[in-house]
Amino acid sequence: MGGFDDHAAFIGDWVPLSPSPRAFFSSLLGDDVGAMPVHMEHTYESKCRKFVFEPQEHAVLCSSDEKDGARAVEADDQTVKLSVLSDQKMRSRGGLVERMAARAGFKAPRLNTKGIRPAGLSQNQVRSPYLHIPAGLSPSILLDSPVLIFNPLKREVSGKSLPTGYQPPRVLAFDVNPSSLSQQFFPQVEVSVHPDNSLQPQRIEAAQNEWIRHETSDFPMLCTEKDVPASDIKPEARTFKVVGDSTGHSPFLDEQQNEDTTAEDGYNWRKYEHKQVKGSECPRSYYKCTHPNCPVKKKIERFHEGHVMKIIYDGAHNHPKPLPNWRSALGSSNSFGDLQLDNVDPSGTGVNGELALETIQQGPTAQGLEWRNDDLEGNGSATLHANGAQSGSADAVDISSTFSNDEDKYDRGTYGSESLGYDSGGGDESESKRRKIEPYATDMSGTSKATRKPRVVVQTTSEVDILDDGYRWRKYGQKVVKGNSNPRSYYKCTSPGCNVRKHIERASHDLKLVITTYEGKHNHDVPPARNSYQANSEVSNSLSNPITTNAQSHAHRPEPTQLQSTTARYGRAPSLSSFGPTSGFNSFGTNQQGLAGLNADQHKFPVPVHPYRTFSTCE
DNA sequence: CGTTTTTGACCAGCGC
DNA sequence: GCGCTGGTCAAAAACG
Repeated sequence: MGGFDDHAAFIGDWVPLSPSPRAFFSSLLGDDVGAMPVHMEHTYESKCRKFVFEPQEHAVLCSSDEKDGARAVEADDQTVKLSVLSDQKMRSRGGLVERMAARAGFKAPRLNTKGIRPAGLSQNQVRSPYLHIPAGLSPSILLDSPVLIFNPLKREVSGKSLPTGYQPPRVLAFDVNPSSLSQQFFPQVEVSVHPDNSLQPQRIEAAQNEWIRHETSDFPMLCTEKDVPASDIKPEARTFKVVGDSTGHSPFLDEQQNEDTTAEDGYNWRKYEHKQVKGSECPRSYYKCTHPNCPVKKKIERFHEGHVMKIIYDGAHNHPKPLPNWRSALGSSNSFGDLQLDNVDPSGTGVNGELALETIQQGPTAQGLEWRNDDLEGNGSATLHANGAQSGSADAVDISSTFSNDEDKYDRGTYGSESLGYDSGGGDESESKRRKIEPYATDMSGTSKATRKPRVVVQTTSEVDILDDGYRWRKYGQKVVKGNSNPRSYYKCTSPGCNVRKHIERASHDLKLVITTYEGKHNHDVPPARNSYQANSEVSNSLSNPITTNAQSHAHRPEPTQLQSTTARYGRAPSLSSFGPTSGFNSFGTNQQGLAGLNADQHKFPVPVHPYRTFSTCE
């Protein structure tokens, strides 16, 4: 692929000296850097293809491939991937370990970082002070989006050291070469965890079940109301249950295995959503009746093997059943509409005892059933998709780098799961999504051509997700994206009129790796911290002099206890957005201005003199 | 009680 | 035409 993996820019120890992404990139790049002759130096195996994240402090900025140097590199088309790698000993209720344990269903071992020497203290470990900028690439593009950079040198907080084992984040900017990742380092691994009773797909065989017909509705209902007290049953959401033998096999339900359940009730359905809902082992599919103007929807929860666990109908059809051959498609006379409920064994027991199916109808008239295997709920069984051959691979992550304006490359790099080839190649999904935002992306960029929002991807290794960039964010969504069992959280900048968004997720291949993707450019300054006058003043200071405030930021920093208490303030997994507005400091000990990011007005700084910064040219 | 988060649901684009 | 998917909405819940 026309990747940019031939060049790497190593931002050595000077990185820690730059406390803010803004200052970082400003000092690093300036706006004229792109026009500067730049030097490329092949340091890591001559390529950026392989990075081994050793305890040493390495900062890597991988840029475009000189082979593509002739290609016009435009800021708006560039995808800049920054990876801030750090090991943090941040305690949080929403810490990684807890979530790993929760997700995997077992107690995950804590990461032992004792052996990881805190970086930023030894400048002897500077691998390379050189920044590699490919020909044709204007580093100023990096300023088009907010960037999180952390200051590993900020290890002292008001004279106190950060928690033992704290490792300052290392900065890495890269664009993943998916092929190398998938082939070499991130083979997909799927681990099924069955802590106690193995959660085996429950097959329900109607013939072995004793179906109980409930006469409270105009449609057949399979019911006991064991788990659904009558008081909870609303007319529009009646719940019924079938008790049966979990070891049995229901032709009716097994039919769901073919993934074609949409016509079993005689209607035509269009699947418009598929997601994993909380509290259910089974993914839920959403269907709409394809009949024009028919409002009926239904939800089907299936085991991964395809067995239906629950079906929920919502609404009433305003049309007759469209096709007569739906029965044949089903292969039996059963349908949700006129299912014959015979031979129910109310005392049916299975591996896990009673298997119950529940039927729920939502809406004025019920034409469907909801099935639920109650026994499976809370079973504790979990499936962990561990996309990575090695767990805890942060110390030996081998990543190739590219720098591209190719969306596809971006996505592959950003959405590691896809990029790493974990999944069936669903292709570049996010590209289509991004097209949607092009209109306002264009607006933001101020360019005439249709361009998408500039994106910056920041990666950190951390047990917590907290990366304060100084801006205030409101979480507006969370969802599990393909290939990554870790949910992605979506945030918007809360500043009025600011359309900057970001999303945060943990890498599937390394649960310590937090991936933050920024979209857009702030049209405002960093908001003052609500509860930090210091941060407030620092922000103003930083705006006037980003360089001198570096020193200030060292002087004004929360103590570890402050950081922890701030973390603890959030009773759940803290988010990136959580710290900025509240504490005025990020979890890494940098102040707000330090992570204020890049806004629209502050990406043109004179290139500051930095003792460690040099540019060299790659051949 | 205002703000933020959670989370189920919906939307829209693309590929098959 | 439909399924898949990332992104988004919005009501409810949680939080301070």
